[in-house]
Amino acid sequence: MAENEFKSGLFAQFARIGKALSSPVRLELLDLLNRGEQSVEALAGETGISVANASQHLQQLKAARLVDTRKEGHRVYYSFSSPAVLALLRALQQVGEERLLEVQELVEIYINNRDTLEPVPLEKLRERVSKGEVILLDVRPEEEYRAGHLPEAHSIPVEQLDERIHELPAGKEVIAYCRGPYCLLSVSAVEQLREKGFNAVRLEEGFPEWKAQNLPYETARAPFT
Amino acid sequence: MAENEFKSGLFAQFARIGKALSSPVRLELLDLLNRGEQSVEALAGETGISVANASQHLQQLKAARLVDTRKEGHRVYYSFSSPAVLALLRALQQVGEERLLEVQELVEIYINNRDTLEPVPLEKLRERVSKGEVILLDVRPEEEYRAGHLPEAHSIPVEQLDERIHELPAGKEVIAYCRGPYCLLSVSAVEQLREKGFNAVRLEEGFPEWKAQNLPYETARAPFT
DNA sequence: ATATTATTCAATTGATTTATTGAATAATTG
DNA sequence: CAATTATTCAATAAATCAATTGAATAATAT
Repeated sequence: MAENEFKSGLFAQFARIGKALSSPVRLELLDLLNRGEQSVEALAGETGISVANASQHLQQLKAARLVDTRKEGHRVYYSFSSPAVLALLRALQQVGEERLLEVQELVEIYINNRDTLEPVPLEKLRERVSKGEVILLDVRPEEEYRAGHLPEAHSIPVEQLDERIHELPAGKEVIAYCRGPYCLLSVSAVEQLREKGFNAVRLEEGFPEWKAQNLPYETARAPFT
Repeated sequence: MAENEFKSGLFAQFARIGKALSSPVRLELLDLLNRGEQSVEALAGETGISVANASQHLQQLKAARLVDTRKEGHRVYYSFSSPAVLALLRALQQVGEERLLEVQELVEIYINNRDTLEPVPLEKLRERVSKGEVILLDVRPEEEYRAGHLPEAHSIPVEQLDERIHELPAGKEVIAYCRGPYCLLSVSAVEQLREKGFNAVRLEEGFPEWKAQNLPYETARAPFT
């Protein structure tokens, strides 16, 4: 029967992608690629696994066509092959968050949802920011801010927040964001801000989400170039 | 570092779901569940694997919380645990279709895209149907039609199409649908209809897609109950 | 109670997968 | 050309996974 051949062929192919998503290490690598393309060494460093091991996992992701490579000098840069990959990861996280108790517990413990901004249409947020009602604060490392950030966002990397907190106009509401729902940088930032008396909330969406929705964003040139 | 614990915990959880999606057999089982809840035996029969094997795979899907069970008599019925699972499967297929050459080839060979209706907003389709511009034809088995079908759709299961083709008003455009983009019932129906001189196209979306979008649908009682 | 039926469990076998190690490759620099 | 660097490849051992078989369970019917 033709239908069976077709279906079993399809399922075999889709299972390739499923298999790529079946390892925690590979999911972590994909998560890191959210920040943009990265070299094998950098990815290995950030995940704490050996370079050889990272290389092999990345090759599996490539075999499933979830990532692409670009060679420059003697460095290989990996990146998402398509926005659809991001959508797939998001769907995976969606199911996990909805169905896996363990995920809900982790989120409860580490993110403590009270501090999170209720899902707000991102366009609406932009309006409030441009009216000056709130300060939008990007707490990722400056390098990532420079590569792209939400319109009118200010940059204070979370490690510098303590010393630079005076730069923020006192009394104004602050909305902090970083790399998305599972990034803890903004959680820590909100904590620090509240300690200092600021009215601060965390934006669940991060820059990757913003970009994925094709909303306009700003970039800043690196200083002195 | 707290962030690492959190992240590695999350990835381990998400990987559970990825693992569930890493087997062709399990993907086929999930695909069958698109038609509604089914017993272990029925699923084993349709996939052609042993009952014990099906049971084990289904239990893995359940462990990943992708499906739920309901016990009735001495039969266990499995079904999707949430619409988010359908969305996840669709995201997986989306990436596969976009990125895997092998999938594109299979679709090309078996579905032959020329016959497919260009993606049309489903609401718009409904308008054309209710104006009587086209006949909407459900070619799934009658049982599935009865459980739910697109508004104003007529039912002629594909196996009966040859003998019942005279029921269709000659000269009118026919849009055939079944269970979705990878279901071949409507492909075969369109082929038969064209042979008989009908202007027929295939709707890529099927009833599961329609339902997933929360569009209204009709049900028919079984005859004589 | 006994028999029947649908499902699950347990044990086995063979095949895959993972992380590690050390060597091989390929691009760059001195 | 030799040395350096980033990545990949190959071989290994431990862990995990898939399908099969036959027995165990649990719900129903006789």
